[in-house]
Amino acid sequence: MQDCTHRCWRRGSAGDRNQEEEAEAAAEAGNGSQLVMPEDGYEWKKYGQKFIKNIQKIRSYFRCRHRLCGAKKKVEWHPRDPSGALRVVYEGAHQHGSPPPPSAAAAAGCGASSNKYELGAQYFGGARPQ
DNA sequence: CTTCTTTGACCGGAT
DNA sequence: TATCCGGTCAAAGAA
Repeated sequence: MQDCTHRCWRRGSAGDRNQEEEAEAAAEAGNGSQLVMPEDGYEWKKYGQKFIKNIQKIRSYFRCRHRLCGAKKKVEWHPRDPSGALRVVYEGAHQHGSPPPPSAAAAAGCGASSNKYELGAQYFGGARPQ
């Protein structure tokens, strides 16, 4: 029923619309002040973004380019301090027999020339002995 | 034309 | 039981 729709409509996803204009110019100019996602050398596709009330943070959901690959990535950051505390959570492993593309790997380890995303602060919260 | 990003809505599980 | 949260998929628009 529309009950759920109503709730979601108000606090589901419509509440986290905070995307500014394109930072393409900034990215090309070498500006790393905007929010950038930690490039790990793999190709990811964003399939969702939600605001987690429990932690008061924005969580982005990424999936491997290949659908058969069970690799997933979750990035969560503060709505007020995107470059202040970034938490990246990796789930699963790549099975598509295609190691990190040399393009991204080279860009990430050589320089931020063709780098689509810049790496500001990488915090791994999954490093706990569960 | 193809590909990726973004937003909304729905679902399932948990309480 | 109903409600809430987190998580995922789909469609549209833009590049």
